[in-house]
Amino acid sequence: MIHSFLIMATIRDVAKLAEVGIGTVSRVISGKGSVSQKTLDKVSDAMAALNFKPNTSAQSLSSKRYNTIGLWGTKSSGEMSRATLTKIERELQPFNVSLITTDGERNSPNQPNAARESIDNLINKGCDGLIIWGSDIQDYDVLQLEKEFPNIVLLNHKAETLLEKSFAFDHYQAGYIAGKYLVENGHKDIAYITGWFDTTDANERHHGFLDALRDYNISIHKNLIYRGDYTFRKGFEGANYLFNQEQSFTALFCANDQSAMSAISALSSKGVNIPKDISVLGYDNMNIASYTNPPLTTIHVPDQKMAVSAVRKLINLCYGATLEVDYDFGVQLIERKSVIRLNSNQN
Amino acid sequence: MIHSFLIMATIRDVAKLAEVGIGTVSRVISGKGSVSQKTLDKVSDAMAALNFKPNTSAQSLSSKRYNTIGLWGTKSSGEMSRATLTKIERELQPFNVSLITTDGERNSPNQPNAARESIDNLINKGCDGLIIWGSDIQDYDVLQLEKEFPNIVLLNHKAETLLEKSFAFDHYQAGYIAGKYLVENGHKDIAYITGWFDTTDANERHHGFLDALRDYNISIHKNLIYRGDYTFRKGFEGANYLFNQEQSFTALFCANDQSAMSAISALSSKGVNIPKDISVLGYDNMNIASYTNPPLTTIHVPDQKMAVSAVRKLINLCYGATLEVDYDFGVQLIERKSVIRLNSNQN
DNA sequence: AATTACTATGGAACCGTTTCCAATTATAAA
DNA sequence: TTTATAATTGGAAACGGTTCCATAGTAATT
Repeated sequence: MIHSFLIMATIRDVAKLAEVGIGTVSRVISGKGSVSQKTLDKVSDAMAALNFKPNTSAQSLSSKRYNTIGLWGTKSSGEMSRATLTKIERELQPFNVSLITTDGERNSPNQPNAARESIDNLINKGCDGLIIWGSDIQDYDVLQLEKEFPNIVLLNHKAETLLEKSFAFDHYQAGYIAGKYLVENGHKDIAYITGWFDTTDANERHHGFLDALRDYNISIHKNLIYRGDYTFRKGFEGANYLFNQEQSFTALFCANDQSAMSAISALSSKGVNIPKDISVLGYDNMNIASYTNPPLTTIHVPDQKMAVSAVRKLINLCYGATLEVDYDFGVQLIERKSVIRLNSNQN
Repeated sequence: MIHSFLIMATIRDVAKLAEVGIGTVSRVISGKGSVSQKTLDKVSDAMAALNFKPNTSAQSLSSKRYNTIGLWGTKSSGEMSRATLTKIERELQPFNVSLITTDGERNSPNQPNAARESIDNLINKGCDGLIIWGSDIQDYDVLQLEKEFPNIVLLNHKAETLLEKSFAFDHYQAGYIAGKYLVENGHKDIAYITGWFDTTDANERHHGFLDALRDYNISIHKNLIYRGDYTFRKGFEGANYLFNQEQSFTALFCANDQSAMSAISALSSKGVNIPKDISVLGYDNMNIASYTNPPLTTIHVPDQKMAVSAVRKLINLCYGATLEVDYDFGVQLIERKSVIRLNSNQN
């Protein structure tokens, strides 16, 4: 098995050795078109003998198929977990397509076309299709893009006129359910560590939560809202900040599990008992959430499920497959041990 | 700015519009060779007018440069964190090269060449170089590969005859230091939740830890060793298992932070006070380790630093750059609050 | 003015596939 | 046996760049 990557056999070498034309070799490579059994054997033998591997650049150049899809997202699209990324790759593998990821740019006053330009760059690297991840792009740009390059799919973003290609979670409703849950469990004095407000997601969740409280006539004291950024650090600092306010509270909603976990740590180390003294509600349902102390009650966000459906749709678009695609990502609140029903004795 | 991705301008279109030869256009694209200012302006204008973007497949085909590097690793190479992956991508970005990741295969009795084959597949997708991640490949295969395809770099694996291309952490020493630290802090009754033993890393750490105990004449009761697998779940279950043994212990070493965190949760919820009753030592130094309750004392594994050095070396190899590369990844134990010195009153 | 040494430039040839069409062979029907 | 139809096959042309060489233009030198 001596071969070098510098001197690779070409389709013509194979053709010569197998004593057939190059068209025939091409046919056996692709498996399309008809080839007699005898010829197929001859060619297969020759390919094996020469350790022939088709050159992908040449294939792409002539066929315009790249066997690659791009994942576009910006820093602020949020962290796509490694697990989700792996899920995507696994969907792609059976089709022999690879994934290129990029850090995209978002529009800014001085660079009003940054998003679109970085998308174009990605496409020009040679992609059959694109996953647009997050809401860091204007609907107008998306629609325009889709006209010129239809093989796209939106992940974590919903465009009303592109529902077939949108895969998003209803963060407003989830936020609402979070608020409702706390209230219905008897909490009136509620604290809140927010996320960072640079995505539509963040804002929807925020308003959903606030609207729920309002609908139940609960108002949240302004000192009990801490502006976080989804990090462990801010969760920790936020909890300490809230703990030091003169307003007391019986429940704390955190915009993600990371903040919730570090908030629990911070509060616990001050001697407060979670959930007896303060209930904590998270958001995301990370793997670790079952293994915190106490196990975290949280909103399940089906990131992987959405991602998988999105890629599948994209595969259907790009390669004419007919994979099953799911558009229904219902909100689910996972009850564990970090939120307690208040005054349960009245029950 | 109306253009379609279906009808893209080619170098010949640009040449025609700018009234120059295609060679000249190629020269302005690459910036190599001499072009007069006047011509350069004409060509630049034409490229802008036609929204010209060079076709990467054609470029690769004719130049044999792919602007892509591959990351090969198997499921059992461990989870490469998203953060590390992002670091790698950021190193690549200035050189305009993208990253392809794959799930590689490892050798097995029925597929004795699986590793090498999956590597070859990756190379054949068009890579200028390769990061070989983890120890899931025999040294013999690595050396052979390197002869045929020299642009490789080993991450988390050390090949003695390929030190220049090896970027690895000394897990044996780190394990040893972990053991030593517990002993020197007065712990004699030590429990241990292991990792999963399918990598060299895991074994080295294991033996380092055990050797340290042995060197200090501490023996670890067999009931106090729980075979884990790095997951939260096993950390949790392991801690409960150990807690139920009749042998008591004052310190617990966990082969990674995830197990350590869930072990702490499990023990805490049984009413044991960490670290007063039981000290817990982790391994990895995840981001969250500062924000657990108590903050986790752990071994810092410089994953990102190693990854960055590895890519840089690879960039140097592939593209003749001269980036600075670091080979020194010293073991560091981060003291936080989860390990206590025993009998500190005697101090 | 003639010679020399660069700088600029055009374009054929090539990279390794796919695609398409014409040509050949095999098979079935008449 | 002849004819119609379908299955195979070969290879030129095309995909869109880079490379290289021959040629033309320019400036400096003698």
